Amino acid sequence: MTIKDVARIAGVSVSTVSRVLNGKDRVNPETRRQVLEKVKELNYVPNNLAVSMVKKKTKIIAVVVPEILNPFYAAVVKGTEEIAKSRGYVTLILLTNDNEKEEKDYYDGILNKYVDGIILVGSHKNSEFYQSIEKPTILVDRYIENSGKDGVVIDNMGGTYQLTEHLIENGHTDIAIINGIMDFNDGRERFWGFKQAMSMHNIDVHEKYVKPGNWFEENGYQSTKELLQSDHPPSAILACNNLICIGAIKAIRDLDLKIGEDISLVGFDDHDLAQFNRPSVTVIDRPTYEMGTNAADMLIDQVEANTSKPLNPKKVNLSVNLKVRESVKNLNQSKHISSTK
Amino acid sequence: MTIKDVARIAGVSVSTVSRVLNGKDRVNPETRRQVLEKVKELNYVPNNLAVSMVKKKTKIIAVVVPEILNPFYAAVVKGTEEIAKSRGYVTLILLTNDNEKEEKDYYDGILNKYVDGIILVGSHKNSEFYQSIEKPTILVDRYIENSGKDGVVIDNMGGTYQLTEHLIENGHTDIAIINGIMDFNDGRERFWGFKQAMSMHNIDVHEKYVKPGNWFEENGYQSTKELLQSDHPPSAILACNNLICIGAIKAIRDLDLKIGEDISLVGFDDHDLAQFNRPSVTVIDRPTYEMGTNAADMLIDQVEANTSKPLNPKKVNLSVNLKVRESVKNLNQSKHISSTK
DNA sequence: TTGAAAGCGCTACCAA
DNA sequence: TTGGTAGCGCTTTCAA
Repeated sequence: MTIKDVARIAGVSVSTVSRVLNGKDRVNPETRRQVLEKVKELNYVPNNLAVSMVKKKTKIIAVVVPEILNPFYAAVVKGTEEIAKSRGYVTLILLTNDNEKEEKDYYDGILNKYVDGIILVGSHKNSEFYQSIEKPTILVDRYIENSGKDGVVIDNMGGTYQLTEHLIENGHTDIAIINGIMDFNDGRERFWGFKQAMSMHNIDVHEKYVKPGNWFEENGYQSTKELLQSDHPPSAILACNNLICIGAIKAIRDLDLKIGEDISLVGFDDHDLAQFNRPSVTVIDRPTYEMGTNAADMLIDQVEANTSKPLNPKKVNLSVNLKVRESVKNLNQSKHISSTK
Repeated sequence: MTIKDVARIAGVSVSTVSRVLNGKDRVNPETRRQVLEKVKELNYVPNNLAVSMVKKKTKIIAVVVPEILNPFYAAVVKGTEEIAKSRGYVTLILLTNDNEKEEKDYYDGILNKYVDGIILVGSHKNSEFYQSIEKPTILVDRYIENSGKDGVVIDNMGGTYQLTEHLIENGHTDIAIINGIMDFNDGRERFWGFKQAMSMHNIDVHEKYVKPGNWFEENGYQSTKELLQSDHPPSAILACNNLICIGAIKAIRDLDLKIGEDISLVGFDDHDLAQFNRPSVTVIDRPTYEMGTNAADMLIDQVEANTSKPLNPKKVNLSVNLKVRESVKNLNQSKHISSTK
C-alpha cells in the first residue's frame, strides 16, 4: 500500500494525495474529503523512510549515556524520551560504558545514520571530538568548553558548597572529601565548591582529608575506611556522588560506627539508601529528569530551526537542592541538628 | 558527498562503488583498491536512509518498556542494546508508562516507522492486539497466550515455589503472600507457585493471609501493616516483587519489629535494599539482563530470517535463583538459619 | 486546483 | 568485471 495505490484508487494524482496528507498546499475541499476517505479505508500510512529521504529529517534523536542501570542516567533518558515523544520524535538509545572508543565509533557509524540530533553525556575529554560532530548536539551533565555545543548541567560547585557550609554551620572543621576523577567539570567543580566554602570560612583543608579517586562504590568504601582508621580521623565526610556515598555508609557500618554520632556524612546526589538508612543521610538532590527534558527541548528547537552549530553556545545551569536529614551531628551544642525533610 | 561523487572522482560507475562497498559481487582488486582509497580520502559514508529504503531493512529494533527507572526494565534495555549493537543494530526506546492507549498509538505511528522488529514488555491483555503487530516481535516478561509471538519469560511459579518451600523447611506454616495484580501471567503464576508449594506440604492457605493488590511499594507497606497488626499475624511474609518487598521492610521497621526474629520475610526479585538491610533479605533473583540479551538475539534471528510470524511460537523460560540470606527464622530449632550468600 | 515529472541516494538487475 | 538504469515511496517544483 503506497501513495500511488491511494492515488489510483481515489482517482487523483500522487501529488494531490501528498498535498492533502501534508495539508500545506490548498486542495479542493471535496477532493480532500474523498482522498481522506480512501486513506482511512485503505488504512494507509506513509512510509517514513521515503519521507525522511526527501525531507532530510528523520524525527529521531539519539541519547548517548554511559550506563542505563545508574538511575541518574535512566532519569535523563526518561526526560528525553518523554519530551521527544510529545514533540513527535522517537529516541534512539546508545550505551557507551564510558568507553571513548565505543563512543567514537558511534559517530562514524550509527549516529550519522538517521538521527536529527544528539543528547550526549560524553566520555571524551577533548573539545575537538565534539567540534567534529555535525549534527545538533546538547551536552548533558559533563560540559566541555570550546566544544561549540550547548549544554545542560547542574550547579556542581554550589552543591558541594552548600554541603560543606552545612557541615561548617554544625561546627565541623575536620572535613574530609571523597571525590571522583577530576577529568571532567563535575569532579573539578565539586572539589572547588568544597574548597571555596572552606576558604570562605577560613578553615584549612588538610591534605590527608582530600581523597580523589573514582566515582565507584569501592572508592567510597576504601577511602572511608582509611579516613576513619587514621590517627586523626575527620569529624565529617563529604561523599561526592551516590556510589561513593553508599560505599561510605557501608564502611561506617562495617566499622561499627554510627552515622550522625561518631561520624557525620553528607553526599552529592540523592539515592534510595540515603533515604532508607537510619539515620537518613543529608544530600544534595539534583534535577536529573529535568536535565533530560531541558536538553530534549533545546535539541529539538535547534533541529527545527536548522541550527546545527549555535553561534553562541550556551550552558544551562540547573540548580540543586539541599535535603537536610539526620546524618550531621551538631558540634556546636553537641547534639543532633533537627531534621527538616 | 554521495555515491555519485565518489564514482565520478574515482572514475568508475556508481554500480562499481556500490559493489566494492557491499563486497558481495566480485570486483577487480585494483579497481577495488582505488575506490576504497577515494572513499577514505573523501570520508564518504553511505546514507543509510537510502540503503534502508532499497533494502527494506533499517537495522533498528525497538524496545518497549513501561518504565526505565525500574532497574528491572533498565536491565532488559541494557541487554537488548548490547546484543543489538554487537549485531549491527541500534535500539529505539519507547516508554509506555503501562498505558495501553499510549502503547497502541506507538503501533499505529512510531513502530511501523523504521523498525525491523520489536521487543515488548506489553501492557495489553488481549491477544488480538499482539496478533495485529506485523513486525517480528518478542514478548518479554509478560507473555500472552495465542499472541502468535515468541516470548522470553522467567519461571515465576518456580520462584515463589522455592521461596515458599524455603519458609516451610524452616518450620513456617502461617505464611502470608502479598501479590500484585493478577491480570498477567506474572502475578498469576507467582500466586500458583505459592499455592502449589503449600498444598504439596499439606498446609492450608488462610484467606486472610492472601493479599492481592498492585506491584507498588505502598501496597507492600500497607498490607504488611495490616497483616502484622491483625489478631493472628503470620510468622512469615512472601513479597511478590521488589517494590512490595521494600514496602514490607519499611513497614516492619516502622512497627519496631525485627526481620528474621519477629517476622520472617522473603521476596521475589533482588534489589539493593534486600542486600543492604541488616539482616539481609532472602530473595529470588531473576536474570533480567539475560532476558534482554536472549530476546534481542531471538528477535534479530527472526528479522534476518524474514520470519515475521513464527509458525510455532515458543516461550523461553529462564530459571531463577534463590539467594538465601538472613531474613528467615528457623522455627524448627528456634534460631536463625545460617546464611549462605 | 491539479497533474507530470524530477529527484532524494542507493541497490540490483540486465547487458555489454 | 563493469556500466546503465529502473526503481524504492515520497515531496516539490513547474506547467497546465
